[in-house]
Amino acid sequence: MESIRKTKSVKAILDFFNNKEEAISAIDLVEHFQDDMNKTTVYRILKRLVEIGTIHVLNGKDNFRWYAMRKFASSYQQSETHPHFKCHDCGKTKCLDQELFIPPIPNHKILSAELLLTGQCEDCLS
Amino acid sequence: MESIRKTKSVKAILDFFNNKEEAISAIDLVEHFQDDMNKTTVYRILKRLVEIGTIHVLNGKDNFRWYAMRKFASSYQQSETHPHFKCHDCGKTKCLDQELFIPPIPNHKILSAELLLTGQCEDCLS
DNA sequence: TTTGTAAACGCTACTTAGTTGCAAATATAA
DNA sequence: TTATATTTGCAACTAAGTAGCGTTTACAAA
Repeated sequence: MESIRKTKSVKAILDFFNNKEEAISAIDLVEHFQDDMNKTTVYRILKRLVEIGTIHVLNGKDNFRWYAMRKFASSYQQSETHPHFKCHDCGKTKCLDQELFIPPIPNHKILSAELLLTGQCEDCLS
Repeated sequence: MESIRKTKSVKAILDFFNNKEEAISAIDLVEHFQDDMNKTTVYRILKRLVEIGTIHVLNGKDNFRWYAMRKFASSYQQSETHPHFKCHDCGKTKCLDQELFIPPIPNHKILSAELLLTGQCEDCLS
Protein backbone atom coordinates (compact mmCIF):
# COMPACT_ATOMS: atom_id res chain seq x y z
CA MET A 1 0.00 0.00 0.00
CA GLU A 2 1.48 3.27 -1.12
CA SER A 3 1.19 6.33 1.08
CA ILE A 4 0.89 10.06 0.65
CA ARG A 5 2.40 13.10 2.27
CA LYS A 6 0.71 14.02 5.49
CA THR A 7 0.41 17.72 4.81
CA LYS A 8 -1.61 20.09 6.97
CA SER A 9 -4.54 19.83 4.62
CA VAL A 10 -4.44 16.05 4.51
CA LYS A 11 -4.32 15.86 8.30
CA ALA A 12 -7.24 18.26 8.63
CA ILE A 13 -9.37 16.21 6.28
CA LEU A 14 -8.45 12.94 7.97
CA ASP A 15 -9.29 14.45 11.36
CA PHE A 16 -12.65 15.49 10.05
CA PHE A 17 -13.35 11.98 8.81
CA ASN A 18 -12.27 10.44 12.10
CA ASN A 19 -14.76 12.53 14.01
CA LYS A 20 -17.69 11.60 11.77
CA GLU A 21 -19.49 8.31 11.77
CA GLU A 22 -21.32 8.90 8.56
CA ALA A 23 -20.27 9.55 5.00
CA ILE A 24 -19.48 13.07 3.87
CA SER A 25 -20.09 14.62 0.49
CA ALA A 26 -17.33 16.45 -1.32
CA ILE A 27 -19.41 19.62 -1.27
CA ASP A 28 -19.78 19.47 2.48
CA LEU A 29 -16.03 19.15 2.86
CA VAL A 30 -15.39 22.04 0.49
CA GLU A 31 -17.81 24.18 2.47
CA HIS A 32 -16.41 23.13 5.83
CA PHE A 33 -12.84 23.93 4.83
CA GLN A 34 -13.57 26.99 2.74
CA ASP A 35 -11.41 29.20 4.97
CA ASP A 36 -8.63 26.67 5.30
CA MET A 37 -8.03 25.29 1.86
CA ASN A 38 -9.04 25.60 -1.72
CA LYS A 39 -11.85 23.65 -3.34
CA THR A 40 -9.40 22.11 -5.76
CA THR A 41 -7.22 20.92 -2.91
CA VAL A 42 -10.13 19.18 -1.23
CA TYR A 43 -10.99 17.30 -4.39
CA ARG A 44 -7.38 16.37 -4.98
CA ILE A 45 -6.86 15.08 -1.46
CA LEU A 46 -10.04 13.05 -1.65
CA LYS A 47 -8.81 11.53 -4.86
CA ARG A 48 -5.49 10.62 -3.29
CA LEU A 49 -7.08 9.15 -0.16
CA VAL A 50 -9.33 6.99 -2.31
CA GLU A 51 -6.37 5.83 -4.38
CA ILE A 52 -4.41 4.64 -1.36
CA GLY A 53 -7.51 3.12 0.17
CA THR A 54 -7.87 5.24 3.30
CA ILE A 55 -11.36 6.30 2.35
CA HIS A 56 -13.83 4.98 -0.13
CA VAL A 57 -16.32 6.66 -2.38
CA LEU A 58 -19.94 5.92 -3.11
CA ASN A 59 -22.42 7.47 -5.46
CA GLY A 60 -25.46 8.77 -3.68
CA LYS A 61 -29.04 8.96 -4.88
CA ASP A 62 -28.50 12.69 -5.16
CA ASN A 63 -25.85 11.89 -7.76
CA PHE A 64 -23.09 13.43 -5.67
CA ARG A 65 -20.03 11.57 -4.50
CA TRP A 66 -19.92 10.61 -0.86
CA TYR A 67 -16.79 9.67 1.02
CA ALA A 68 -16.24 7.67 4.20
CA MET A 69 -13.40 6.15 6.17
CA ARG A 70 -12.79 2.50 5.58
CA LYS A 71 -13.79 0.79 8.77
CA PHE A 72 -11.83 -2.36 8.11
CA ALA A 73 -8.33 -2.84 6.86
CA SER A 74 -9.72 -5.26 4.35
CA SER A 75 -8.92 -5.93 0.76
CA TYR A 76 -10.38 -3.86 -2.05
CA GLN A 77 -12.89 -6.54 -2.88
CA GLN A 78 -14.30 -6.94 0.59
CA SER A 79 -14.49 -3.33 1.50
CA GLU A 80 -16.47 -2.53 -1.59
CA THR A 81 -19.18 -4.99 -0.67
CA HIS A 82 -20.50 -3.64 2.60
CA PRO A 83 -23.79 -1.77 2.33
CA HIS A 84 -24.35 1.92 2.85
CA PHE A 85 -27.49 3.24 4.40
CA LYS A 86 -28.97 6.65 3.77
CA CYS A 87 -31.70 7.87 6.07
CA HIS A 88 -34.67 9.64 4.45
CA ASP A 89 -35.29 11.65 7.61
CA CYS A 90 -31.96 12.90 8.95
CA GLY A 91 -30.18 12.58 5.61
CA LYS A 92 -27.11 10.90 7.09
CA THR A 93 -25.32 8.19 5.17
CA LYS A 94 -23.56 5.50 7.16
CA CYS A 95 -21.43 2.49 6.36
CA LEU A 96 -23.01 -0.64 7.74
CA ASP A 97 -20.75 -3.20 9.30
CA GLN A 98 -22.26 -6.32 7.89
CA GLU A 99 -20.83 -7.87 4.80
CA LEU A 100 -23.11 -8.34 1.85
CA PHE A 101 -23.65 -11.72 0.29
CA ILE A 102 -23.53 -11.33 -3.44
CA PRO A 103 -25.21 -14.14 -5.29
CA PRO A 104 -23.13 -15.55 -8.14
CA ILE A 105 -24.34 -14.35 -11.50
CA PRO A 106 -24.06 -17.03 -14.17
CA ASN A 107 -21.42 -16.23 -16.79
CA HIS A 108 -20.45 -12.99 -15.09
CA LYS A 109 -17.26 -12.13 -13.26
CA ILE A 110 -18.01 -9.75 -10.42
CA LEU A 111 -15.22 -7.38 -9.49
CA SER A 112 -16.98 -4.90 -7.27
CA ALA A 113 -20.35 -4.33 -5.68
CA GLU A 114 -21.99 -1.28 -4.26
CA LEU A 115 -25.20 -1.48 -2.29
CA LEU A 116 -27.09 1.60 -1.26
CA LEU A 117 -30.02 1.18 1.07
CA THR A 118 -32.39 3.95 2.00
CA GLY A 119 -35.01 4.17 4.67
CA GLN A 120 -35.13 5.17 8.32
CA CYS A 121 -32.16 4.81 10.61
CA GLU A 122 -31.90 3.80 14.23
CA ASP A 123 -32.12 7.34 15.57
CA CYS A 124 -35.04 8.41 13.43
CA LEU A 125 -37.10 5.29 14.11
CA SER A 126 -37.13 5.75 17.87
CA MET B 1 -50.90 4.31 -11.95
CA GLU B 2 -51.13 7.66 -13.70
CA SER B 3 -50.16 7.93 -17.32
CA ILE B 4 -48.64 10.50 -19.62
CA ARG B 5 -49.33 11.75 -23.09
CA LYS B 6 -47.84 9.57 -25.76
CA THR B 7 -46.35 12.33 -27.85
CA LYS B 8 -44.00 11.78 -30.77
CA SER B 9 -41.03 12.38 -28.53
CA VAL B 10 -42.26 10.03 -25.83
CA LYS B 11 -42.89 7.31 -28.39
CA ALA B 12 -39.45 7.77 -29.90
CA ILE B 13 -37.76 7.44 -26.52
CA LEU B 14 -39.83 4.40 -25.55
CA ASP B 15 -39.00 2.78 -28.88
CA PHE B 16 -35.34 3.37 -28.22
CA PHE B 17 -35.59 1.74 -24.81
CA ASN B 18 -37.48 -1.23 -26.21
CA ASN B 19 -34.73 -1.93 -28.68
CA LYS B 20 -31.99 -1.84 -26.06
CA GLU B 21 -31.30 -4.50 -23.51
CA GLU B 22 -29.01 -2.40 -21.41
CA ALA B 23 -29.36 0.82 -19.48
CA ILE B 24 -28.91 4.12 -21.27
CA SER B 25 -27.46 7.32 -19.91
CA ALA B 26 -29.30 10.59 -20.28
CA ILE B 27 -26.38 12.00 -22.25
CA ASP B 28 -26.50 9.16 -24.73
CA LEU B 29 -30.20 9.80 -25.27
CA VAL B 30 -29.64 13.52 -25.71
CA GLU B 31 -26.95 12.81 -28.28
CA HIS B 32 -29.00 10.17 -30.10
CA PHE B 33 -32.01 12.47 -30.43
CA GLN B 34 -30.15 15.70 -31.00
CA ASP B 35 -31.80 16.23 -34.40
CA ASP B 36 -35.24 15.17 -33.23
CA MET B 37 -35.80 16.85 -29.91
CA ASN B 38 -34.33 19.26 -27.46
CA LYS B 39 -32.04 18.30 -24.60
CA THR B 40 -34.52 19.70 -22.11
CA THR B 41 -37.28 17.59 -23.59
CA VAL B 42 -35.25 14.42 -23.19
CA TYR B 43 -34.65 15.15 -19.51
CA ARG B 44 -38.28 16.03 -18.94
CA ILE B 45 -39.56 12.87 -20.61
CA LEU B 46 -37.13 10.74 -18.62
CA LYS B 47 -38.38 12.35 -15.44
CA ARG B 48 -41.99 11.65 -16.34
CA LEU B 49 -41.30 8.05 -17.33
CA VAL B 50 -39.58 7.48 -14.01
CA GLU B 51 -42.49 9.05 -12.14
CA ILE B 52 -45.06 6.76 -13.71
CA GLY B 53 -42.78 3.76 -13.29
CA THR B 54 -42.17 2.85 -16.92
CA ILE B 55 -38.43 3.15 -16.54
CA HIS B 56 -36.19 3.30 -13.53
CA VAL B 57 -33.06 5.23 -12.80
CA LEU B 58 -29.77 4.20 -11.29
CA ASN B 59 -26.67 6.13 -10.39
CA GLY B 60 -23.62 4.82 -12.16
CA LYS B 61 -20.02 4.73 -11.00
CA ASP B 62 -19.38 7.53 -13.47
CA ASN B 63 -21.83 9.60 -11.46
CA PHE B 64 -24.23 9.93 -14.32
CA ARG B 65 -27.82 8.81 -14.25
CA TRP B 66 -28.66 5.68 -16.17
CA TYR B 67 -32.13 4.67 -17.25
CA ALA B 68 -33.63 1.33 -18.15
CA MET B 69 -37.00 -0.21 -18.86
CA ARG B 70 -38.63 -2.00 -15.98
CA LYS B 71 -38.62 -5.64 -16.91
CA PHE B 72 -41.32 -6.66 -14.51
CA ALA B 73 -44.63 -5.08 -13.68
CA SER B 74 -43.69 -5.31 -10.05
CA SER B 75 -44.20 -3.01 -7.15
CA TYR B 76 -41.87 -0.13 -6.45
CA GLN B 77 -40.16 -2.03 -3.66
CA GLN B 78 -39.39 -5.14 -5.64
CA SER B 79 -38.27 -3.50 -8.79
CA GLU B 80 -35.78 -1.38 -6.92
CA THR B 81 -34.06 -4.38 -5.47
CA HIS B 82 -32.79 -6.16 -8.55
CA PRO B 83 -29.09 -5.73 -9.26
CA HIS B 84 -27.54 -3.86 -12.12
CA PHE B 85 -24.36 -4.99 -13.73
CA LYS B 86 -21.87 -2.76 -15.49
CA CYS B 87 -19.20 -4.39 -17.62
CA HIS B 88 -15.69 -2.98 -17.35
CA ASP B 89 -14.88 -4.06 -20.89
CA CYS B 90 -17.82 -3.19 -23.11
CA GLY B 91 -19.19 -0.55 -20.77
CA LYS B 92 -22.76 -1.76 -21.03
CA THR B 93 -25.03 -1.67 -18.02
CA LYS B 94 -27.74 -4.29 -17.74
CA CYS B 95 -30.55 -5.07 -15.37
CA LEU B 96 -30.16 -8.55 -13.96
CA ASP B 97 -33.25 -10.65 -13.56
CA GLN B 98 -32.57 -12.13 -10.19
CA GLU B 99 -34.01 -10.54 -7.10
CA LEU B 100 -31.62 -9.45 -4.42
CA PHE B 101 -31.92 -10.73 -0.89
CA ILE B 102 -31.45 -7.83 1.45
CA PRO B 103 -30.45 -8.88 4.92
CA PRO B 104 -32.48 -7.21 7.66
CA ILE B 105 -30.55 -4.43 9.33
CA PRO B 106 -31.28 -4.23 13.05
CA ASN B 107 -33.20 -1.10 14.01
CA HIS B 108 -33.40 0.10 10.44
CA LYS B 109 -36.38 0.33 8.16
CA ILE B 110 -35.33 -0.32 4.58
CA LEU B 111 -37.40 1.40 1.92
CA SER B 112 -35.26 0.96 -1.16
CA ALA B 113 -32.10 -0.77 -2.25
CA GLU B 114 -29.84 -0.26 -5.19
CA LEU B 115 -27.10 -2.73 -6.03
CA LEU B 116 -24.52 -1.98 -8.66
CA LEU B 117 -22.16 -4.75 -9.64
CA THR B 118 -19.22 -4.28 -11.94
CA GLY B 119 -17.01 -6.80 -13.65
CA GLN B 120 -17.05 -8.71 -16.90
CA CYS B 121 -20.24 -9.67 -18.65
CA GLU B 122 -21.22 -12.79 -20.53
CA ASP B 123 -20.14 -11.48 -23.91
CA CYS B 124 -16.78 -10.14 -22.77
CA LEU B 125 -15.83 -13.26 -20.83
CA SER B 126 -16.12 -15.59 -23.81
C1' DT C 1 -65.02 19.51 -37.36
C1' DT C 2 -63.95 23.24 -34.75
C1' DT C 3 -62.46 25.29 -30.53
C1' DG C 4 -60.67 25.79 -25.79
C1' DT C 5 -57.17 24.55 -22.65
C1' DA C 6 -53.81 22.07 -20.21
C1' DA C 7 -49.75 19.65 -21.16
C1' DA C 8 -45.60 19.44 -23.72
C1' DC C 9 -42.08 21.68 -26.29
C1' DG C 10 -37.91 24.67 -27.96
C1' DC C 11 -34.90 27.99 -26.88
C1' DT C 12 -31.83 30.50 -24.11
C1' DA C 13 -29.67 31.37 -20.15
C1' DC C 14 -28.34 29.66 -15.96
C1' DT C 15 -26.42 26.73 -11.99
C1' DT C 16 -22.96 24.15 -10.00
C1' DA C 17 -20.05 19.78 -9.16
C1' DG C 18 -15.92 18.73 -10.55
C1' DT C 19 -11.49 19.53 -13.58
C1' DT C 20 -7.33 21.70 -15.72
C1' DG C 21 -3.17 24.52 -16.34
C1' DC C 22 0.26 26.99 -14.36
C1' DA C 23 2.94 29.56 -11.27
C1' DA C 24 4.08 29.77 -6.30
C1' DA C 25 4.82 27.36 -2.02
C1' DT C 26 6.16 23.49 0.69
C1' DA C 27 8.00 19.00 2.17
C1' DT C 28 11.63 15.76 2.08
C1' DA C 29 16.04 13.75 0.73
C1' DA C 30 20.83 14.56 -0.41
C1' DT D 1 21.51 24.40 3.03
C1' DT D 2 20.15 23.22 -1.49
C1' DA D 3 17.88 20.66 -5.14
C1' DT D 4 13.79 18.45 -6.64
C1' DA D 5 9.47 16.47 -6.64
C1' DT D 6 4.96 17.09 -4.61
C1' DT D 7 1.33 19.93 -3.25
C1' DT D 8 -1.29 24.12 -3.23
C1' DG D 9 -4.06 28.43 -4.71
C1' DC D 10 -6.10 30.76 -8.15
C1' DA D 11 -8.71 31.56 -12.09
C1' DA D 12 -10.77 29.90 -15.91
C1' DC D 13 -13.09 26.17 -17.77
C1' DT D 14 -16.33 21.94 -18.74
C1' DA D 15 -20.54 19.82 -18.87
C1' DA D 16 -24.79 17.56 -16.67
C1' DG D 17 -28.85 18.99 -15.46
C1' DT D 18 -32.43 22.87 -14.51
C1' DA D 19 -35.58 27.05 -14.92
C1' DG D 20 -38.29 30.64 -17.19
C1' DC D 21 -41.19 31.74 -20.70
C1' DG D 22 -43.47 32.18 -24.92
C1' DT D 23 -45.13 28.93 -28.58
C1' DT D 24 -46.93 24.60 -30.17
C1' DT D 25 -49.43 20.35 -29.79
C1' DA D 26 -52.60 16.75 -28.07
C1' DC D 27 -57.00 15.86 -26.73
C1' DA D 28 -61.64 16.48 -25.00
C1' DA D 29 -65.93 18.94 -25.22
C1' DA D 30 -69.13 21.36 -28.04
